[in-house]
Amino acid sequence: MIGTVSTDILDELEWRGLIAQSTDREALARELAGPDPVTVYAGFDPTAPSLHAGHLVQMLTLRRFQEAGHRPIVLAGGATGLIGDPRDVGERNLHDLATVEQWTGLIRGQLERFVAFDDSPTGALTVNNLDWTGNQGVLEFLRDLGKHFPVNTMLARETVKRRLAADGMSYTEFSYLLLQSQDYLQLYRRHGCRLQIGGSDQWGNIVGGVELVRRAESAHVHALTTPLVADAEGRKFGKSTGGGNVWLDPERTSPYAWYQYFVNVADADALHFLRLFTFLGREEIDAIAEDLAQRPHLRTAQRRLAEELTTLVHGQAQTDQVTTASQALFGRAELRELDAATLGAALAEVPVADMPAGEPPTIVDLLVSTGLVESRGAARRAVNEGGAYVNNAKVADESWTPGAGDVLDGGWLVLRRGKRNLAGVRVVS
RNA sequence: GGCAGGUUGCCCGAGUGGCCAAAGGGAGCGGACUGUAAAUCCGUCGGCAUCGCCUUCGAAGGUUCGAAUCCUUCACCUGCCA
Repeated sequence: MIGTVSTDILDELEWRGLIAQSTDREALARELAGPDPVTVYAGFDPTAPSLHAGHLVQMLTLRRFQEAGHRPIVLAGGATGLIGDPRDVGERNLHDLATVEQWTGLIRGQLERFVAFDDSPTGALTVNNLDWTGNQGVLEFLRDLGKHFPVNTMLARETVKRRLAADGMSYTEFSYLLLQSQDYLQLYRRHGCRLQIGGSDQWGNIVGGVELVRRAESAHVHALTTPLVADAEGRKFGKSTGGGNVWLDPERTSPYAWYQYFVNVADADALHFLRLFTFLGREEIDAIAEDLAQRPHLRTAQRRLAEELTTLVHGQAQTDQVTTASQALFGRAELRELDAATLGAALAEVPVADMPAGEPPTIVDLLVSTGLVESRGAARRAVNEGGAYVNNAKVADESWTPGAGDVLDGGWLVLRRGKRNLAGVRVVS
């Protein structure tokens, strides 16, 4: 089903800003332009029960390769996830086996949504590196694998140097390179994999694999990294309000919240993100850029970005729902003019609390019960700061309670904190 | 196993017996300005409540009128030594 063949996949990636580093670019280009599909892999470690928005870059890059006529392998790091890739902030705490196993299953399910599986030469594969690492003996590991890794090279890696200069690191994490390198070798042997992609922070691990394949098999395979995605202010991409991750799992980040995250992207990031995260072509993105320049207030780029990504991750039906809801809640229309069905559908996308008809709670109670704020103190603060609204009207008195005239069609109150945090309150009798 | 250092609020980080709910910075949040943007400015930033109270500085005990600060034990991290 994924079809159109582009012979200029590297040019395409370059234009999109998806290439940070690569091994011999000319040689790679020749292979990619050859008659046979190139098998390309990217690995994802289960460090949480869900992938987040940042993982999308690699996933979608795999898909771009598939659309260009190559074969993607999606690797779930059931083994590497047990060890932990060294990072600058310090030694990781290990997760127990059962947890990692569970997370591996969860992210594997998510990964399989982004590439096409079929019997064709470009049909995707999924693998779990625990399959070849789980039963590996320590002597085999040390003799067959370890011999290929000069420690002085390993010590020269940037992350290792920084860690050793700071608080040191365990042998466990130091060994991570060997595992990921072995993955590449295994995939080369099993599936003829000749290209590994990853974020630019993975460069060392990837070329470790390239080197291993060269030593063990006398074969030249390739490495390609994508830039780490940050916004215009250098914040790591996918970290949203409160610093939390924006998750693919709809139980963790609702499709509405997902959509809103992208709708709120800064102008300076919107076009960049459209190139990175969507499959829109140059002409279309150019047109959007023109619109952004001429009529920035319409936020066409952000809306398009949010729509594309919501459809990609959650499907068209969800996109329809959340765009309709967003229009109703953020549109210029008076809330009172919305009919009960429209209002109810829109509020279904945001947190909702019930309010007994009898004794009306105060604005503070309502803010707390809908979860718009985390405590009564925060609710008071919001009211006193002028950040609390009912039906788009500011409420400045902590003791304010809703009256019959405040109830909209369908028995709803629309609560808002700040500019864009909405919740519904349903009056129940 | 020995010796030494460390563990502070979302993050970084000051604080070595009362003036500490705990400096400072960042992030976050709210307002103004706008376009559900950026920048800027202002405010805010443990919980509950009317002064005030409660919980918090790795965990548990202890000393003291009073402890993030002192003592003991434990856990984890790190360095050096074996």
